[in-house]
Amino acid sequence: MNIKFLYKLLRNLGSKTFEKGEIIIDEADKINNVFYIRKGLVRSYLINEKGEEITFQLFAERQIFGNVHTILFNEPSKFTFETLENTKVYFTDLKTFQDLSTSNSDFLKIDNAIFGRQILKQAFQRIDSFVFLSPEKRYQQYLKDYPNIISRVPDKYIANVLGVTPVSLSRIRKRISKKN
Amino acid sequence: MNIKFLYKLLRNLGSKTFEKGEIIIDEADKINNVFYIRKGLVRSYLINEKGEEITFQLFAERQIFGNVHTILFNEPSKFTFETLENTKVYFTDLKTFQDLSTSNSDFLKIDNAIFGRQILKQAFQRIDSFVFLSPEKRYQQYLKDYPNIISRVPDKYIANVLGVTPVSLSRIRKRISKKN
DNA sequence: CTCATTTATTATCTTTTGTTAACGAGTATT
DNA sequence: AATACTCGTTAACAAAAGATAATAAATGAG
Repeated sequence: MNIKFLYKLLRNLGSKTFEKGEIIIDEADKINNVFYIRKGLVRSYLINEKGEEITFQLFAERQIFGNVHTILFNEPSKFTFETLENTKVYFTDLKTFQDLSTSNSDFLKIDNAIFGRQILKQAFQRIDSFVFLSPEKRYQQYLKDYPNIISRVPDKYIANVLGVTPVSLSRIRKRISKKN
Repeated sequence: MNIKFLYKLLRNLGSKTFEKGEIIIDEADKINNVFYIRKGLVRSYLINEKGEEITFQLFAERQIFGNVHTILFNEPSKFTFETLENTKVYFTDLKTFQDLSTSNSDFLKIDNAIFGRQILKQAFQRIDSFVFLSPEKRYQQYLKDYPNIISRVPDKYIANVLGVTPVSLSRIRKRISKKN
């Protein structure tokens, strides 16, 4: 990859720092930005019909996130993205990204590489874990895949991400610790 | 979208017909093709450590599928793709697709539109269904989203896709029918 | 059509999960 | 320091799911 394009990419990136507890993208926002987490922790969640907050995903250092509903479908965001720690992100918006991509095939590669790949890879891994793994195994895989996240967030968020209740996750943890 | 590009796209598409029960992509193949189902039914599956076939996904008319592991990561396919009916597909490979995309921004749009979008959309919908829905609701949503599939495949495949056992799916069906 | 195979259902039993509520530990607030 | 909150754990019970096996229904092959 050409160094010139790296510079061009960097010139087109913004950076921003959020305090713990700030909202980066609110539900119903139509924000096209693509974010890269330099430092910090972000969770996406929604409020279900019972009024409960359900955490959909957690993002930490070196992860990319964005409002998929707007980026892909031009619809308002289904999730709220909130920082759980003071967080520094780099960001650009999809338009810039695409302009760079179309004018330059190296950028297309970056686009595909960063964008499609990481997000699709995570998505497929996650579906895998639901189809092939029991909740217990799923938790253990999450521990392995995201060791930098689990110790920094409440278990109830993890429970949501794994598709189980917090009470059930607590029991899973107990079962696992008994085995060791 | 320009009609010229449509012609160009069509010239770069192959078409092929498979008998019921044929393998389109075998596990460990490194096939880059992107397939569009004109008519028929395809399932992807793998054989787990217990020797059981686990169905990962089902595809029918107007759906796109491909070997994500090779396309995105240049790794051998994790799944086998097998036809469950006589099936006609259109296909191209990613290289052709990307050549078209880079030389022409309309193609890029098609690329993004067809490729990223449909696959990512399906992936996210599916994760949603695991995080937010009970197995019973998940089954009902699958019925709604893929009415053209359920009546054409054995329930045990659907069970795998939904992440439950065939026995459990049978009970779910009974519970639902009792309520009506 | 008949027989063999596959698939779906049902039953039984065990395990896990959901739900709700209670409790205690730890934080935060005032 | 006292109070209120949040969070994780535990308990108790009901509901659901997994495992296994038996049976019924459907499908396919000859």
